[in-house]
Amino acid sequence: MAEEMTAKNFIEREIDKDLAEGVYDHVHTRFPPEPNGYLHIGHAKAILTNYGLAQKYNGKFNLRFDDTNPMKEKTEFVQSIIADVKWLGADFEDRLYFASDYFDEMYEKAILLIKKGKAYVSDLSAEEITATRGDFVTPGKEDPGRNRTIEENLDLFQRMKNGEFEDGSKVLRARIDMAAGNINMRDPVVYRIARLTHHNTGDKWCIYPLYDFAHPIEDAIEGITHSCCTLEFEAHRPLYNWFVTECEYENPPRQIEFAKMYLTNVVTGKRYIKKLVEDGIVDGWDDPRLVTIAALRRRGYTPDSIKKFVELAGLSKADSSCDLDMLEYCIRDDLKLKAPRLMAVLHPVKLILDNYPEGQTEEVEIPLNLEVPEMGTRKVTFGRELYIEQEDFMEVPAHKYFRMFPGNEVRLMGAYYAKCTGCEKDADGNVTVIHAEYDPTQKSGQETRKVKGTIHWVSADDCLDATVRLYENLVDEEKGKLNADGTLNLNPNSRTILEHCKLESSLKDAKPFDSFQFVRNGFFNVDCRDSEDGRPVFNRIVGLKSSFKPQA
RNA sequence: AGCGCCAUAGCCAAAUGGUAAGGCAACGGACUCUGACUCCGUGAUUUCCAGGUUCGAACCCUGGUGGCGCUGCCA
Repeated sequence: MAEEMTAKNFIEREIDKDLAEGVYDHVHTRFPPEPNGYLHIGHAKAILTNYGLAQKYNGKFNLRFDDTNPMKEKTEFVQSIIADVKWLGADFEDRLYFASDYFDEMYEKAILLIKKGKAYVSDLSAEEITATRGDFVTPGKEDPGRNRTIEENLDLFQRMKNGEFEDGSKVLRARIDMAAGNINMRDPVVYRIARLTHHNTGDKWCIYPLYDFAHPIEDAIEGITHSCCTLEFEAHRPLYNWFVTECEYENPPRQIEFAKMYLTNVVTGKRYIKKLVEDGIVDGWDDPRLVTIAALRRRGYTPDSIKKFVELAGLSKADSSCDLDMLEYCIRDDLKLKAPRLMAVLHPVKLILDNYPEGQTEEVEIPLNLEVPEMGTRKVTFGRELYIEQEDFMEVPAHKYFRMFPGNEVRLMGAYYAKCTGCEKDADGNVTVIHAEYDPTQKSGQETRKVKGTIHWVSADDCLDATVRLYENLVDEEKGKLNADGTLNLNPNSRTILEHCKLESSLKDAKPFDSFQFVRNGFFNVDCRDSEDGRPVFNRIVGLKSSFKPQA
């Protein structure tokens, strides 16, 4: 019941006002994607914003496919979008709708407009309509069809529907104002002729409504109160209101626009992501370097972390771009209480405890998560030969370095103290083996003296070989996100880096999608898609921050 | 050029006429069987600029400047 007293965002203030003035007595929102691609982090903001508003005001939330243009739409995308919305936790219950299910009502409303003298059939070609629309400073020219009688328009429109005319030969236009400063109001096209098979209605229709006409009707039919969308539809709001009024809907919905979600130096935007996929620069829609919902899920991001991110980023009408740091903070914050901690050595080097009996091993018990004791413990094999992280040894220690170096004693996490006695090197000077002596009197939990450093390790006799996948940013940080011509400046180093690592054997039961914190190496999850030759593949979800900065 | 929207710290973002919240990032420091986490501390004499109204302006007005959107039979 600890209700946080967070400041209301501007949409909530609008809703409060509507409720107070009695414009609406409830709240009903929707997420209306066109099924023409996969959802990404930007859609997550739209989904969670609309869903969140419904929740806050005890209202309802619909998922509706805005499938009025069969040219671009596919059933494949319908399925993935439903899965993504559900995964994010935006519960639309049984309210899954398709705009195409409203085609009959839309057709009736078009007839109503014609009867009111508010719509007419045009014989102009697409080029002619463009040419006569005028531009920012020139008013448009009136369409000859504008003066047709209602009877003529009714007849022509019905014949359009009946398939008597060729694709593109006629359209239905709303009769508004060819001189409007807002170009969207210059007699927009409402229906086009297109003989295309629709994924939902098949070949029933050869005329299809356009967004500006269809969307307000869809909202009105579903009883939507607040139709929240992104800023690029702002100039369409007068049209939205015009249609909802002229189509004579009672208690019509109202549109409110908010700024899109952008991430700095990350490829957002359907068409750019699509291009990366099509050009083969990434492996697919769920390539973990992408920020599609599918990619984030595969990468190991949780729905809670994305929800937190959307809330943290806030809502406004100002164009903005969030630092990726904020998203990463959210997943770290979420996972730190959910993910068990395990030891993994990404860049192994052997450590031999010369005074530990050969052939002997023992088990040590280590908590799975220090902050969540209820998570329990796991048993890890300890022995004479271990692997430790290359960076946890320095032959000549840096300033304030308190890991392993000759003469220094460190804690082997969960086991004993060990004092470094030296190392072996190959001809090139690379450290191949580190030697140390352990102190059997200083077992974890029984120590009588303190030591400054703790390092992680895995047993050379009982560990798992695995592959981990690290990622580098796809986009060049120096040059920014996009060029003026819409091309991408790809980071020349952008790639997936596969590394061989050693994991403690208690990880052998890991299942796809499981997330872990690899001590000091960050959070990883088991990849749901590919495990090469039976060995697990881990994706790095996010790294940890380190305040250790060795000075020269 | 016309219409519309926007401008608060490196990045998000509150404050909506009463004297600039919070988060991320950064930087100090404490703590730590993860150099993680946590905890403490450090930031705007000022809200794009210039005027105006007002006892009082980030908020209202005027004029600039800068950014974004709109001239699909896409959504």
